[in-house]
Amino acid sequence: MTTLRDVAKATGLSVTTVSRALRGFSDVTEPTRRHVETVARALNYVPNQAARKLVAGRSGMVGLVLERPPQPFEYGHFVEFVAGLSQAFAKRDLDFVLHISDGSNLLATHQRLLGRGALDGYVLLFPGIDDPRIDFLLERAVPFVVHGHQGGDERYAYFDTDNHAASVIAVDLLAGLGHRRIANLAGPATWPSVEARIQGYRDAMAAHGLAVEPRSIVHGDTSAAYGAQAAAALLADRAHRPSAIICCNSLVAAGVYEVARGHGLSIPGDLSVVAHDDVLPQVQTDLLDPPLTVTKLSLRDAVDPLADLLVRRLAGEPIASLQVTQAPDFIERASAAKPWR
Amino acid sequence: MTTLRDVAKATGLSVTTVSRALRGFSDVTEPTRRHVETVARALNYVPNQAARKLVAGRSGMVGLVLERPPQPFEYGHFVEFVAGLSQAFAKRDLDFVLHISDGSNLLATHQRLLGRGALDGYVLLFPGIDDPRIDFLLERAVPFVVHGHQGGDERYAYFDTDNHAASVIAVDLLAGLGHRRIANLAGPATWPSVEARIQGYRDAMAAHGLAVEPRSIVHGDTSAAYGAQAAAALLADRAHRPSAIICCNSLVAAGVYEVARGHGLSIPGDLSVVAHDDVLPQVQTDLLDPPLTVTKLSLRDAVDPLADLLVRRLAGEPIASLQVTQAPDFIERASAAKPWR
DNA sequence: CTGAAAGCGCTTACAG
DNA sequence: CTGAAAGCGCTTACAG
Repeated sequence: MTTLRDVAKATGLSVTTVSRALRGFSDVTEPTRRHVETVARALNYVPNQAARKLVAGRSGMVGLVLERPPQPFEYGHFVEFVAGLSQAFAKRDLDFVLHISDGSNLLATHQRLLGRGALDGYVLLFPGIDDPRIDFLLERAVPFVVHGHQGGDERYAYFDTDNHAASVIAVDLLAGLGHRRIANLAGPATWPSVEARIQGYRDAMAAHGLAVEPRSIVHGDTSAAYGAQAAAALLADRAHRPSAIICCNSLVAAGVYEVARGHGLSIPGDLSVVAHDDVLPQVQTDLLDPPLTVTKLSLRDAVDPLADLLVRRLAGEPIASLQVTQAPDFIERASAAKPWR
Repeated sequence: MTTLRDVAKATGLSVTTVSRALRGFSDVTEPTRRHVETVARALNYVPNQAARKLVAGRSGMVGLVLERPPQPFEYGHFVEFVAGLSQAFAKRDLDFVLHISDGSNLLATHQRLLGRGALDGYVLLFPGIDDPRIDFLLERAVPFVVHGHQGGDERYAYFDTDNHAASVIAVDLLAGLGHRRIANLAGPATWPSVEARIQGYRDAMAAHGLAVEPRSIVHGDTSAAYGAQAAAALLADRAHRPSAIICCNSLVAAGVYEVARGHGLSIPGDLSVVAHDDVLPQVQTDLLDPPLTVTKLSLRDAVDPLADLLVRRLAGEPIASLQVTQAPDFIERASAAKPWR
């Protein structure tokens, strides 16, 4: 391995000067700089990260810590996110460390990774409400950026989708079509995104003068099974049967489709369905019959902004300038229509 | 951040002794060791990787470099592999760096990553025939382990499936059922695994006294489209129509299924199909009708051996003891039967 | 504009 | 059984 000393020897300059020439400091003569650069290249010199890290406190590596391996239905999202981040950081000359925990002790994992001083910063995914990881990282003053964020918490850099707006879009569409009983299969109550969406749902319903009955909001996980179960319960109660259902993702919607079919209900004739987030691969979403109307948060689109935000955070930019909220996409397909009556 | 010096001060011992106590060297008194350990823990001491790396030449990080982002049909494999490796290495106290190139200059990427001295070793995936990366890594004496390997090349550590045996299993089954014309949609000609499988196919065909016509071996990529195209060509030629087709993976088999259906051929009545590698997610393989008979190389099962081999390589074990070939699984389902006539 | 020197946190011969 | 010292490869005040 070529070291700075080798380059110094080869150029007849000191290590100090070589280092500064290579880093492009202005106090080095232009011809000197060029000469050093040529020699360094010829010698195949690459700065040793460990040494640089030791003295400068930067390793050039950033990490993503996941609590557990992805489930099959999340594969698409996982790949887009992980592959996207790896490429986005590589483009910015940072190496990407992926750490998938077995879920046993997430904080200890972070602590070990951090203490080691190996990583310069983190991307956080799926923050929970009052997520302890966030407090931990803030406490240690470790740079990080969060995908998503908790409403009102402006202590960190984040890239988020406007979940409130996503719900408003869905309700506006359905209410505009004439639906009055609009149920909401909202997903996990512990997710800040779900919290924000429910608020948006309530606000939009109120704006249309529609009541939100307690039974209309059903929490659960993000699976098709949950969608099916919740739909079965909602549709069984004929007196209060909703004419439209908003689902927290397309997988949940698939569950709703199945149960609706089982009840002999046609979509969108008897029941309108709108979902957030395409968690199903494109192919499978297209297979849903009729094609599903969705508000969409594209993970792929989040990858570059996240890398960008983290890089800027590492460069010392103030947090207030590193908080981005993106409007959701809206893809109208064929699963929502006017109610029969 | 707590350093060795802090622990030394707190214990009243020297940095040297603390270091050796923590590393469990035998020349430190047991009570001393225990005391040091207690204090270190209390102080939340974690060794600084950069410093350790600088002096010891080890970073505690290993990497996987992929040439390009995965295609949707590979998502399942990608996730199992990447998540599996991350966990397998974490278990062995190594951090896992994932680098996904944009395919522009793979060797340069390796070179940069290596020169930086950031990674201790590599996992190589999908080696090509006479893969330049392998020569590059061998030249630099960088530890690495390959998933798969080129027959006859015993210069490196690898974990491989017995591809020759996989073909023999498939041919034995089909020939045993009475098939005489067995085609082989072998996949990419540039893959060592394909090379080995074709050899196995030829050997097994010969053993059963069956001729291998040139048209019987069709190369291509690994997609359903290739399966469909190749099957269409094979089935169109009625005079030489094969009664059985071996596919390089389940996706290719899906293409064959589709074309067979189009030709009004029933599987396995009119055409038997056997595939290697389940590249489709379980769910989708099960959806194939009839269920597909496969020889299977489980990526998930490769992850732990690969991590293990790399760790042992890093520890200096000789290469000859780090070459593992695993017998393929064989899952007989319902896509192969006696030919009609 | 250039160089000598200190130091980042650790490990490892080498003395005692 | 324990400690003083050198050194891994770099960066960065500090002098000239």
